[in-house]
Amino acid sequence: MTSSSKKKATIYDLSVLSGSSPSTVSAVLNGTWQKRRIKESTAELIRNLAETHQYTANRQARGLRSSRSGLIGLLLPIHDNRYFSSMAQTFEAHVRSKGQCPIVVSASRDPKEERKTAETLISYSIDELFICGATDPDGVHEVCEAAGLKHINIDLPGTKAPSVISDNYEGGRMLTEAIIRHFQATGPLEPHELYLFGGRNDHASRERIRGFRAVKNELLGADPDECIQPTGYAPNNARLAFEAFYEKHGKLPRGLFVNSSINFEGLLRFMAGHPHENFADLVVGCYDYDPFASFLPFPVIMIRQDVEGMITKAFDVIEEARPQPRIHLIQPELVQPRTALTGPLDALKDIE
Amino acid sequence: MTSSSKKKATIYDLSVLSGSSPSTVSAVLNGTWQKRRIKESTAELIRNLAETHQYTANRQARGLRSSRSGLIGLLLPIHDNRYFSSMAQTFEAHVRSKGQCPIVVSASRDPKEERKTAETLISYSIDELFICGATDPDGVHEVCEAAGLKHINIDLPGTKAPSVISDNYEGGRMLTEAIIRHFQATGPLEPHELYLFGGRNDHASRERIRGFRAVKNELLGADPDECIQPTGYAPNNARLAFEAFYEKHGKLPRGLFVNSSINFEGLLRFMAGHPHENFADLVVGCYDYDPFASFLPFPVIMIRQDVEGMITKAFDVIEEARPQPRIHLIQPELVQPRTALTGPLDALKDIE
DNA sequence: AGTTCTTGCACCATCGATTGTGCAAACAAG
DNA sequence: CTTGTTTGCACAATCGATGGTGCAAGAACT
Repeated sequence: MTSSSKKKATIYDLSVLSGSSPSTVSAVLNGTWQKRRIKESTAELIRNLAETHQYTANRQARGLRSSRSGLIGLLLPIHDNRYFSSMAQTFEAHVRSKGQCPIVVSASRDPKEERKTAETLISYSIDELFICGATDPDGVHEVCEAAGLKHINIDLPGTKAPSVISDNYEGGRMLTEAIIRHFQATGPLEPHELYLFGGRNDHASRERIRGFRAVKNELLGADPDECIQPTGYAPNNARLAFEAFYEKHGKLPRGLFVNSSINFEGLLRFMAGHPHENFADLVVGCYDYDPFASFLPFPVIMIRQDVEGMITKAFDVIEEARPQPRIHLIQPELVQPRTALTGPLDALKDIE
Repeated sequence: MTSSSKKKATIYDLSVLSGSSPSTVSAVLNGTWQKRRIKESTAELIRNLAETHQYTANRQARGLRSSRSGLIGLLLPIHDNRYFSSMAQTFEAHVRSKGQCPIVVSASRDPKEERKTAETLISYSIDELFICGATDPDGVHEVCEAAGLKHINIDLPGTKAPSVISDNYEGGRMLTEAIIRHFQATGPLEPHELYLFGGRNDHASRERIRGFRAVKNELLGADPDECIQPTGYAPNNARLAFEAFYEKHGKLPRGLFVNSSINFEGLLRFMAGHPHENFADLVVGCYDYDPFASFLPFPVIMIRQDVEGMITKAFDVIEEARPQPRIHLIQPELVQPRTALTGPLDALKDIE
């Protein structure tokens, strides 16, 4: 019934109502009115009209004219995982605090999909793009470069744009060492009793594996190749790998380095089909943190990547005038079993 | 060095190159060229030019003219939770398959933030809005209505727009009954030994509580008020409630109905500060599914809401010509302890 | 009173695509 | 050869906001 039942008000509507020109209205409502020497009283009038008519600028029009949209994009491999979802949560908070609009999209770890998604985002004139965990960061870089779009890699590095990533080598070392030390009470571990499952041939996995092997050599004196099982990230592939091992040896290795919480889900699927007791002496290290996983009935040592630190650093770097394509390492954190850490959610107020 | 080093190509650039008018180029590239009786050979020429110059339409311009953007929005309370992140994952897949662009944003369960976020999305001319778990769905409705934007509620219902939600009453009943039955082997449960923690005064919590109380009455013969502890959704508030109970009674109730996985994190935080053995006879029912939680050292019975079903239904309903503001109930699923279900991730291929 | 500033705003082109309309050239019909 | 018809496209307005430029009215100054 009110004016709200009509279509959205534009500066032209307000121009008619206020008796001033559209450009005056525009200037008043986007804050450049002082520069244009608009009278305070005129501004006041227009501001009131805008208020009562619930004016909000059409950002497509603004973006078209100014070739900036106010959108900042985050390209994720997937949503459904605590690591990436906390990335999204943290990213949003940062973008909001800059007064811009976050837009989070996933591309399923598919290089083609990654490029296509970047293209799409670019066609909406996003202002910056954060490329997180991309399978082919340099491919996405080409697309961004061609469009003159500022961008940065997170989690997995590229060679042509700056990257902010976890120190996966150090993290891999920490985690491996923690697993080994955990057995010092019960009984020393043999080299072939500590396996790594999951991950694929990406930078993060390679670095973690490098750390894993180095520490095994240092502490256990050997590092057999067969202890490395990069099964990819799909839970079911990881499950099959565990099944195969179990089939062959009648048990799991006592020590497991699981490359991500997604792979860990593969371990759960395996376990669901086997009696509980088979895993009495199991110790798992997982390169990711999930609060529930931390409380499982066997010791689970986890790595929490410093998402807040990475996002903060990424914003710093992307703001630089001429960001160099170098890699910034962020230290991850070792989390002992049965630890419930706070996360980005704790920053939110809980109403009522 | 190539044309890619310049700015993005427009229909005007292609118009010059091809010797035809911008409108012809536009028609060819957006598929309406048959209707405009453009010669096949002309179309072919333009298509090739577009290809070699990597033309992609500026969607802000297109959106401005056609007042449609190709964007479909999902408004979430938070990202960092398996329920909502699987919602995002599923939503994305659906939107992609319709050839549109998903845009997922969270609003922190804050009614003001919800409305502001909806406003922002509207200013980008999104085509549809899925409002998931909003604290004030009717407030968001007003905003959408004023802009003539199609919208639908998910997870928490509103009174003015169609809603697709879980059957929380039935889910609450199922979960409560499963908890009680779990004690039949060990020893029957007294009414005051089964508590509900978490949630607040929202529709979902109310329905679950209603189911909880009904089943307690039916099976245990009583339903004391003090067994209902709606602590809100913040993990720390839940933790404090558990601490308080423990302080007073020296133990936790044997049976716990936890209203969401976020509240469950509060229980973990509590447990981190207390010895393992205190929870030997504990049975937890959690209204949410998380694969890791399902394998905790005490029996955890979970409810998995049918996210795929809800999203599918929501798309059906929003596509209707005149969607009615009624509520569509989707049945959730009871998940026994130590169960690793597949999720939206399993639909993705794992390259390498 | 005449000149020069300053104030306060209006005008208009522009961003890139869409779409209703108009109109030549080619062709067919009479 | 004249009068329709069809084919194939060009023209121009439009979406809503932005920002450079220009200009009248009033103030300040000589």
